[in-house]
Amino acid sequence: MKKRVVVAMSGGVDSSVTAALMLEQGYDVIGLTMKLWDQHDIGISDQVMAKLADPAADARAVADKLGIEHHVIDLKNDFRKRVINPFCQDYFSGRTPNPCALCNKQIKFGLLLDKARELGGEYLATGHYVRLENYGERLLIRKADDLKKDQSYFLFSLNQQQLSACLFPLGQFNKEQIRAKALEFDLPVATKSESQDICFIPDGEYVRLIEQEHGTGRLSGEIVHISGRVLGSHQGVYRYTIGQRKGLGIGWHEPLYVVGLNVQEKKVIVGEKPYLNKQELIAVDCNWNIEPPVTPIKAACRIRYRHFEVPARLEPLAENRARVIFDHGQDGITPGQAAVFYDGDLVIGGGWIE
RNA sequence: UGGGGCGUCGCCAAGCGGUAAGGCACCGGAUUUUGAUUCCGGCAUUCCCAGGUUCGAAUCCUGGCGCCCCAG
Repeated sequence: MKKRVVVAMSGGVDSSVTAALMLEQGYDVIGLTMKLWDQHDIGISDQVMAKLADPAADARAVADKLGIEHHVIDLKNDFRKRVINPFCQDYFSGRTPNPCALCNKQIKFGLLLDKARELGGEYLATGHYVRLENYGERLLIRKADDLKKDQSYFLFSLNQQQLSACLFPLGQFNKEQIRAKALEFDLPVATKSESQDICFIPDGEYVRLIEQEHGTGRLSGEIVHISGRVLGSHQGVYRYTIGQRKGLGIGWHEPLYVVGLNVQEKKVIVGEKPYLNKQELIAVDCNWNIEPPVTPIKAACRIRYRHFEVPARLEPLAENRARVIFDHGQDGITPGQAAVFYDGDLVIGGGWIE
């Protein structure tokens, strides 16, 4: 009896090849595509929609090609509640959300995984570029062999139970190989371009969504230099993120970066690059993939996607929090982003920057 | 309306008679399963205005105009 695996299919190249690989490896494969949002709910114009691929249709085409069963699951309401709303709330509270990491924890490896089990799946396979490895009693996420595509950062919050149901067949390949396989398998999406941007903001205009959600017009205020001098004005604190340089519109003798956001006073605080540098951070809601440490440990910490982790000392704190003290101060530590802890190529834990 | 200083791209700023540096901002592109960062490219036929001297002026002269400072 073949083992059944449900593949999360987004209609993209990666997840399509994932399905094909699972089939090739002898599994009984079922494709499952999530419906996450509604065009009108989040205000996407017809014009933008017309240019978008239809995930369900593309996934269905691939499933048909592979001759596998395919289902669509409607998770709009949950996605709204657990990802989009927190996303907006974060911006209103001066934080910069990381919806992809949240979605993985709550939706993909939460509700979608539940559905996969319902469909009789022993495993849920996804097209993430990561590897999963056994270390003693535990399963640990390991970086993809192709570091350019590595997505381990986004999966730090998965617990052992979730990981035990996961298969990540793409982790040992690079993107070129996956593209080649897509052609080999003659998948209808083989030449589709990379997806990017936040999936529920296909036009990249996240400000539009935020303002639409807030509904009280723009919240303009002052742009203030860290010395206290007022340098300009802005159209809403939520338009900025720590470390941001572009869009300030201020001519200065050197580049200015956003170094702080004060929601109460509606102020965007800017300063020269050195002011971006901070020695430590507090991570909350930490998830440990290793046995949670009770005393300080050395580890490497990544504070945003696409940056290499840097050496730090982790001090466990009460209430699932941890203090991260970097050996060398880091620029642009941003509340709302994830701080992910590594030991070499292994993800040992992580939390959310406070 | 006595004295001194200054007016070069949206901002800052080189240049001091030989045919407009640079930084910031802005725009475009590359990179990117979040927001950023980063990288590459573009960006003053023109130097407050009007005359003049020169083969040649943003650079010298004259006169305006506009700022700033010190006196009064």
